[in-house]
Amino acid sequence: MSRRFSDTVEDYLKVIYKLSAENERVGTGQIADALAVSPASVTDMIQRLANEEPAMLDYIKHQGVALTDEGQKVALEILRHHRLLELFLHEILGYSWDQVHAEADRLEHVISENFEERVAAVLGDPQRGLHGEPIPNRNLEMPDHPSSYLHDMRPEQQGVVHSVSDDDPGFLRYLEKQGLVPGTEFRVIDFSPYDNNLRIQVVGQEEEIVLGASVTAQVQVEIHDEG
Amino acid sequence: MSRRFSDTVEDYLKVIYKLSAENERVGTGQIADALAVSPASVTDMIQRLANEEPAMLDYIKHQGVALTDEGQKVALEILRHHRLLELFLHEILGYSWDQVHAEADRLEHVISENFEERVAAVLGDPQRGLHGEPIPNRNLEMPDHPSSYLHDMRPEQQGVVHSVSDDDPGFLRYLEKQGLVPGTEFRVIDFSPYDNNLRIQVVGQEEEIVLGASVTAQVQVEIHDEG
DNA sequence: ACAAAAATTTAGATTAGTCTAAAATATTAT
DNA sequence: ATAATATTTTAGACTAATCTAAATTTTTGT
Repeated sequence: MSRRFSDTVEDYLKVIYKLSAENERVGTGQIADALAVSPASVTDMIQRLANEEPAMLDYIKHQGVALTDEGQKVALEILRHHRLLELFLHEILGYSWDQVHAEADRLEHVISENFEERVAAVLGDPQRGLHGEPIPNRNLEMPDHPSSYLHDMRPEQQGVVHSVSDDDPGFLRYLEKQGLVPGTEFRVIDFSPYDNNLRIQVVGQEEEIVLGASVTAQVQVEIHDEG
Repeated sequence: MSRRFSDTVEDYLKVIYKLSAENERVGTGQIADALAVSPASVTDMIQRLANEEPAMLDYIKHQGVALTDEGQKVALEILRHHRLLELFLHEILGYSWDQVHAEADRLEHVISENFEERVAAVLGDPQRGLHGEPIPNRNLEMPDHPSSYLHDMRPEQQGVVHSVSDDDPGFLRYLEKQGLVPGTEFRVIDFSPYDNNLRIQVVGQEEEIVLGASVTAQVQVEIHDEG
């Protein structure tokens, strides 16, 4: 029965949730970049969201914001919508994995609880999205998931691709061509400290591939225990 | 490649399209009632839409508006979205016919051309909606359809239910219980001029049913040739 | 430690969509 | 035909979300 928020407010809360994975508190500038609005607009909005009753954000002037429990609930609801919709668009309507994001980004704000439940049922209550992301369950609890990035792995380490960023169609088509989809196992061969390039070998593929930091920073991995 | 309009503008154009079926020009007050906004707001909006380039409306002060070809295109696009979505929600997600309208009313504004095409394909390019309404084709041409209402039929006439209003769940559940779904054949038994009640008999049903004007005015019919 | 740079906030303005109240115009009824 | 009624338009104001430019605060570098 959660109150209804504007698409804009939902977008702010979603973005703050995602940025919270990196830092405890999220800065005005980070939010402005992520939403492509001016920092002044962000200051305005986060003050409103912090002064609402109930507050969506915990705000300390000049020190950024953190989601309250209420704010996180809204963010997770939208994230659940987004990830269920991406899967739905792929499974039921035949969208390719690079096309689903933009459509889901608009639909996520308008579907009802009823729609959400029916889609979840049709898809068999999935726990992972099209790009490997964990899907919050119907009680808005986020399943456990690895928090490591390919970017931070070093030679000799092995792992499996867990999930990848979903918002850049070109990036997704590139990954697919390289065979780097969620579930893919690989081993790191080489690391180049100057440009942060990684050379990796995908299990079952002859050719090794070299990936720049702009790619490896967008790929979350589960690192296999050593030895 | 049609430009993007706000949900609000799309709603105005859709409502004006529907009201145009009754009268050539549509009045400010009619639109205000249909959208549940004040007449002053309507005046404001229709002046904007008439002064845009290209104009969506043909507006004569104190004499109401008519859609331009451009405006009609937008209205038909939204109507196509709405009717395809209603069918989709029923066929693919299992919504009942009284639940689809509210959901479609929000989704119709945000789905892409791509979504529209895929849904149409999944449904086999339907020409009629869940409630019998004609669906504009992909070139936004409205199929021929009868324009008579059950309300205007008289004893001895026979006909078939063509389509029914989709926006009131209670009304739709009532119709379903009476067996009055699109395709149902019936004969008018009696007309009561004082309250405009009609007594009709559905083909294959023993019991006759009496319907008030608030029902019969919401049921479009194809009247069978006499004799 | 303090000046320079970076980030954030404030101030003031804009646009879309809405409202109420008052004024203007049309319609209807006698 | 004209007064009464109904409808429409204008005027002025509000809210949400945004902007730019200026002011303030924090961080960084030497």
